[in-house]
Amino acid sequence: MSGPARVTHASTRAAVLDLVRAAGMISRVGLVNATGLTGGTISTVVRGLIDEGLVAETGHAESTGGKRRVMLQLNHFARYAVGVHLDDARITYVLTNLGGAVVARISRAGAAADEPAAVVARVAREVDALIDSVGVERGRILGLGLVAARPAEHQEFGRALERATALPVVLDHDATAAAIGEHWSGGVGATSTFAALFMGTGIGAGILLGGTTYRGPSGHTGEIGHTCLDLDGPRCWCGARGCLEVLAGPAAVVEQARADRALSRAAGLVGGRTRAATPVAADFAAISRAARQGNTRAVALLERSARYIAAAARGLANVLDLEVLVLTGPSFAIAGSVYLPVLRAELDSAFIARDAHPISVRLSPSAASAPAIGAAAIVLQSELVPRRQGLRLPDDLAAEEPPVFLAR
Amino acid sequence: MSGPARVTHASTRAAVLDLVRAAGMISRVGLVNATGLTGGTISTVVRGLIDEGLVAETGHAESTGGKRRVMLQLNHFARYAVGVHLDDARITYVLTNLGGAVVARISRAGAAADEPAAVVARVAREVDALIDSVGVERGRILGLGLVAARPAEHQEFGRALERATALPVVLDHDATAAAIGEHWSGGVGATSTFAALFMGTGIGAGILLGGTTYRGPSGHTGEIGHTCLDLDGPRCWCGARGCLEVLAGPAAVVEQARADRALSRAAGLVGGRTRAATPVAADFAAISRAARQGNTRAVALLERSARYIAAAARGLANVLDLEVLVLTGPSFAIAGSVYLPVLRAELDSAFIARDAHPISVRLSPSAASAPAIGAAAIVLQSELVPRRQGLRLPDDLAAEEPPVFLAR
DNA sequence: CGAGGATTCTTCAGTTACTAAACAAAGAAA
DNA sequence: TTTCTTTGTTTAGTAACTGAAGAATCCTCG
Repeated sequence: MSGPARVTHASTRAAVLDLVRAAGMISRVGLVNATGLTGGTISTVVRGLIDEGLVAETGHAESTGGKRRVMLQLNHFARYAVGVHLDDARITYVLTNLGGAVVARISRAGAAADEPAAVVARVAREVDALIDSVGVERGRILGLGLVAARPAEHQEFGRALERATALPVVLDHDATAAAIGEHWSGGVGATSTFAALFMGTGIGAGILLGGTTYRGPSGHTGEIGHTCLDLDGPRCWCGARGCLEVLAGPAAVVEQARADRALSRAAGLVGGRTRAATPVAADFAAISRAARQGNTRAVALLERSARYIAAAARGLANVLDLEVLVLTGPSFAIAGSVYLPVLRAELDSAFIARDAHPISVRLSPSAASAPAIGAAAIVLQSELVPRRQGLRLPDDLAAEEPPVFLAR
Repeated sequence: MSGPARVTHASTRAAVLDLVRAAGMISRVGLVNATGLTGGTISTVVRGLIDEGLVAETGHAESTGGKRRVMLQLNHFARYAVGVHLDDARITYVLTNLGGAVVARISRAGAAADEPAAVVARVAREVDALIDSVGVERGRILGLGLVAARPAEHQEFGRALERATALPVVLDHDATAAAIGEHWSGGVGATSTFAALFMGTGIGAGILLGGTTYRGPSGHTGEIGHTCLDLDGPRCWCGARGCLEVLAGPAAVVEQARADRALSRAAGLVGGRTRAATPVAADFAAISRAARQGNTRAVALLERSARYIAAAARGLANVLDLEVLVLTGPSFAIAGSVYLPVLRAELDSAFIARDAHPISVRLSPSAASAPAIGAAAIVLQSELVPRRQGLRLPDDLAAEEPPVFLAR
């Protein structure tokens, strides 16, 4: 009662390029099977990609009885993209090639309360340094992806950066970027439905449904940090009570640790003594270190946090029928090994669709720079995968119609 | 830094038909504005729809300075569809026209433990009776939508029903159907991102993102009933603790009411005394009645349930950036007036994206038969909105490639 | 070694679904 | 009546595909 699983893509060229990237190496026949297009179409599309220098023939597969397949690969060094992650604490820069592999990476202290114009100049300077450090021609750089927790607040910053760097700038949410980064740099299947659970200072999730980024009508998606886990819990700035972020976010973990004299001393927390720029991040790292070294109080604190996050993650998985869940972001980069088994256990035992398909839970191999890598991946997508012109459907249709009606 | 909001549709014909349906009445120029297509394209597409008898010209709008627009409307009685909702307690049948309006409706007791073959025969007979009751030609009936809480268990039933009724059968989840029904029968914008919160015996949600049904990779979407709201709450059959369904579902409300002697007597609960086929549904109705009549204990019970559901609904809205939330299904049909204000208050005060756009929370005008209406709407969609052939992307690409590789 | 089959890849004519632009029809304003 | 505006249709052209024929390459077996 239902046809074969088919997915409509933005454009054929983009779909083919995406398949070549995802497969690592694939033949034209492989593309025919994967796309459902005819050999003729694949032939011309691939020729175009080769002419543009994006794809290259790299050898032959063994014969299956007739002519050998010519294998195709992404020409990884044909194009580059810059990714910038603006965090309160740090600014992370990466330069990636077409495959999403990091070619250069630098990380600098955040620009907390500095003057905007000065920050733009500084970021532009650091982007230049990043590019110069590997000597990539500027003409081969497709653009700059800029991601932050609240992208809407950085629109003007983005425009200024566009002028300062002479690179096209795209702006996005950091959690969404992290998800796209995981998808682009492989590991997650091309059409998979997955979420990147992102923990920095706050907690969020980037969502890809069937390989397509889900951004929602206003871009405020994946706000899993404000999932309720205790109806009568402590108040959150969002207006609700018992939000995940308040109960189990890094700030909450750090606060709980600081209240524990013994743990504070053992882990060497700074928050109690100094007014450092980023006491939460530093102390969260210290607690994680203590946990790795076997401090039972630190372990208990993190596992308590993990149980809350696991419950929220299960809720997300149940709502979206997720196939993959990736833990990423600075905080999971530090403490992921504590959280991972707790989340796995939760989803193995109580994910509703577990009989229909498995859900793979894993730690990002590049959790700390995932948002920046994702920012670059968004540029790769937006430049190489031009959106096909679809149908514009304005919110208010009725308003465009004349109000008066005369019966015939 | 971002283009105009555009949406790709399955096919132009379908998109135009959908716009005509959603708008109720619209001109060709209105369609041009709404779709972004040119006048020429709209002209030919509309001609095709008129030739098929699906759309009709119904008069003129007032002039805006030149020629008056010819208004188009759906030809509501050109086609029909049957919707069947299989519930443990009841089987609901509807016959709808092209606009999703109910033309005939019957409801019968559920077929709990009867023999499958007998149930198929009975349902086929009742469908015939439904159709005969309004004398619609069978050739104008596009098909039969069959929805249930666990559609996967009814595959064989669906096939048998297809043979018995000689109508094409499509199978789907009841909550998803309810959402599609709300969308199809208007009230919710064409491209809106919304969820239908469905409460029958369990709690689920049907999800439409940007006007497109979200079914997930295995169809287990919107399982909001297993959202965790208490880490150390009571065990649920799903394997977790503190699930919404266990804390606040109709069964939980009824159980709590039965434990209250005074309330049991006042509301006249049957569950304690008899072994009726559907004690939960009947008692939930009794509690709702008592609440409406001012019984403070009944009100308190339902409001407690509502607070839990509101928290879970807020989580869903925060994750998906919802624009609309519709309460539907038998239990909301009975007690929706108690739940609605609680959900509204929760989302007004703590929905993350509330500064970006409002979220409209409302009660379905046809909550009791929403799944059946949605089942019919699915038929209308699947028959009138043929999926465009997209790109097939098999899960396992690598397997199709020959394993051995020879460098050139 | 060479003919024949298998498989891969390209070419080319034809189809579909669009756009752009000219045109025709209908009403408003002067 | 003339002119302008707006609506809707027609037509020629284009992009992106399909289907089928054919060329290229490799394997196998006599």
